[in-house]
Amino acid sequence: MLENKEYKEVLKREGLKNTKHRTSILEVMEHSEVPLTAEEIFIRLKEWNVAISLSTVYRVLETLVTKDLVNKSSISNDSKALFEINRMEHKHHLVCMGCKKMVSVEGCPFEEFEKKIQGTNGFDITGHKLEIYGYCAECKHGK
Amino acid sequence: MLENKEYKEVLKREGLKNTKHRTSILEVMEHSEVPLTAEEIFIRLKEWNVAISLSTVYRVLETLVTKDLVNKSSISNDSKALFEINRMEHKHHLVCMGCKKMVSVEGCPFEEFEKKIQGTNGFDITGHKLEIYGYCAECKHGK
DNA sequence: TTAGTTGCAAATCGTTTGCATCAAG
DNA sequence: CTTGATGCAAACGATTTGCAACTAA
Repeated sequence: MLENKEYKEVLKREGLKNTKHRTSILEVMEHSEVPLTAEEIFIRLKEWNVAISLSTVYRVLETLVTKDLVNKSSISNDSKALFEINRMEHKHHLVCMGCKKMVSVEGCPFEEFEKKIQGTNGFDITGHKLEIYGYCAECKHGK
Repeated sequence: MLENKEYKEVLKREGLKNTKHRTSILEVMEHSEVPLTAEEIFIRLKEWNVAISLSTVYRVLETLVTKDLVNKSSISNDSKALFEINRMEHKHHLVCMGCKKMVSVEGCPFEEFEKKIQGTNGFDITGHKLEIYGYCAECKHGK
């Protein structure tokens, strides 16, 4: 499962050593539709029989974030950070308040709105984050 | 500075005892334009000569959040939680990535967008959160 | 009186770091 | 070889909790 050539180049391009840990972590994220916590990545690596320590997961993720290969975020009122591979596509998520499941949603209503407030207060806008909360089909019925 | 009658009723309505700590915390939040951390609230209380412990601040805030009198949130990649009094008005903020200053912004482009994805994936949407990132006038120049 | 509230210190949780070892270039 | 990457355990910062003392109702 774990043998990807393209990551070797990505890492080299960024001046990072090509280690199994790094490519494996990138693969785990590549295979996930939704952002993952460091611990979830750690667990998936174990399932793939990749021996690694949790602190290395954190260190690799931090490195990848500074290289802009990975995005770090979090959902409100949850203490754990989330990481997702930077696919360079602009996406938002529906977050279920019951099970914390996240679902991608197409589209973004901001291109214009952002321009509208661009310049307001002298602010130089670089980006935004949108989270939509609610209850997924399963959790809705449980309520 | 600290003597508000209306909070006594708010607390009673929610079945909470009326204590000086609770009304004081509500007042601190009432007087702030932007969300505050528990520690910032703690410090302002000290400035107002209200003796309180930090753990009580956390406990009171948690209680107020469950009663929906206060909203808890956080800005991305920052480990501290933010609290603001629930003014029942729908607002979003510009967050400066330099100094973390927050500025309120008028308007919200979502009423329609939210309806558009309402029902998608069986999701029952209850709300959303939008943060707009950038650099404020001062930090922009420092860059 | 009594159920809910508080202070204090210790515990917890996610994350980071120091240091000695190891491996990619 | 040399620099960067890793594991481990200890440190960290924000938040939570156990418990005994207190106080609003």
